[in-house]
Amino acid sequence: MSFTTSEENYIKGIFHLQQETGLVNTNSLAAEMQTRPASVTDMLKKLKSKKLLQYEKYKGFKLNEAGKKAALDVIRKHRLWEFFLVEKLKFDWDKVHPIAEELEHISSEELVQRLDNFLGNPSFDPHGDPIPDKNGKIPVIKQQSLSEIPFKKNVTVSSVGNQTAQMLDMLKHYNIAIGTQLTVLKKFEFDGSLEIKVSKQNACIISEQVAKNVFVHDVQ
Amino acid sequence: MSFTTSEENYIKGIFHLQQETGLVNTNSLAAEMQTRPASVTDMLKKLKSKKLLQYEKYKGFKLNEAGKKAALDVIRKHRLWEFFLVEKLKFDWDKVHPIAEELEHISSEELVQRLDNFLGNPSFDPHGDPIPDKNGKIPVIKQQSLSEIPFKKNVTVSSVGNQTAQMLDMLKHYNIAIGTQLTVLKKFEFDGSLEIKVSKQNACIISEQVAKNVFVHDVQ
DNA sequence: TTATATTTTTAGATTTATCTAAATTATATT
DNA sequence: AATATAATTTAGATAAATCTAAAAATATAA
Ligand SMILES: [Mn+2]
Ligand SMILES: [Mn+2]
Ligand SMILES: [Mn+2]
Ligand SMILES: [Mn+2]
Repeated sequence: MSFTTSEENYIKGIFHLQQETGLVNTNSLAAEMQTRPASVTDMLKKLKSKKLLQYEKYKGFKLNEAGKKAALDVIRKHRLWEFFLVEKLKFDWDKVHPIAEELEHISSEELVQRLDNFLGNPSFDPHGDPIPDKNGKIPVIKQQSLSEIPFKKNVTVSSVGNQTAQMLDMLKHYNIAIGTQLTVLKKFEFDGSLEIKVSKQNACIISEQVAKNVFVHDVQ
Repeated sequence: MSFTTSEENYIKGIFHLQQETGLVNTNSLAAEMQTRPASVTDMLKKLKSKKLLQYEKYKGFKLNEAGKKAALDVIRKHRLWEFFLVEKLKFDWDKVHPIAEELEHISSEELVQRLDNFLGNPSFDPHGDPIPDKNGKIPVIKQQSLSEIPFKKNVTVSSVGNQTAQMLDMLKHYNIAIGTQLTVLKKFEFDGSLEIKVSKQNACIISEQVAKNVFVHDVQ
């Protein structure tokens, strides 16, 4: 089965929302897709007729197994292309998302497989998100939010929750990227902000909001 | 100015036809694009309104300077991606065209520039066709059809006229690729076929039709 | 529990790209 | 030059993806 660019974007949007809420509803998908609820309803009919969705009018919807597999295919392509853009073309990691948003719709399966091999079959994209394999299997990693880490413990940044350009731009200023090692020194109870030390730089302070969106794992 | 995928494909089609005939007419473009003359007329109106064409009803049409620049941009992207697919992903050169036909429409200008640098700013694609630079400048190379080469002269294959999968598949069987060195031994007057010797292989015979579509230049 | 607000769907319009069939214009042949 | 043929355009239809406005269903609050 093959899908249009629009179908693929919707499938991916539903997948992301149902990760969090189980059932997805029309308005939240409309917000996610930056479109109108009426357009969502149109697309839901289409995806249901292609047997990718469980959907009852007014009751919400979610992808079935075929739909989830379709979503994981697109996510795999998106993250592989992001990896290519950062590792091979030396893009900054906060610039690649919109380009991967286009590249993920290139249809050749052989292209994806060869790209995967060319890149050395990476497990995580430049934002630390896992890259599904060709069967849709996702690697897992134990990680915690930076806001939950004990003081003085050495940890490695593994991914970022909020991936807006604004957030990524901010992290660049702190010199924080995937793989960066750091330690939490102190928590300010006043606003929940953290004093942290990033590798060889001077200690600095990040807001609670940033801390909650930075995920880390133990240093190997 | 940005263009839809369909607009870009038409622009490229017109460019290729006007290289040969100067003025292009509706039916030949319809044949080239595998569509209907009526669809061509619709698109001509659109491209004219975007000021890419000189077009008088019933009198034929051709791209103006803006149109030619737009065409060269797409051709540049197409050929850079083909180079990437063959050189980096190790695709056979007769498999890359349809994939590049999609990749050429990815819009990021920075992507193209970085890809160009990553590939080492190549001048020719895997079929021997020149890759325009970002200003639309095309490298030139003196080349002749294999059917015009004197006997026993050592030459290097520089490009292929007919780039259908059928032709490229045939050349693969003869072990002929861009960069292959060969010599013409004899011409059979009966059907115009040529006996040639490809590097260290046994001599073999190619039809006149193949010979006319293989272009070569002097060995450096 | 009834009234009000929110969510979702339907109905119908718009835009883009395409098509077929018919009309128009240009070219070739007698 | 008149007629036949070929090329091109127009008119109108279809399909996909979107939209707005209104109707219908559901959820919430007085
Ligand atoms: Mn996308
Ligand atoms: Mn990512
Ligand atoms: Mn194309
Ligand atoms: Mn080529």
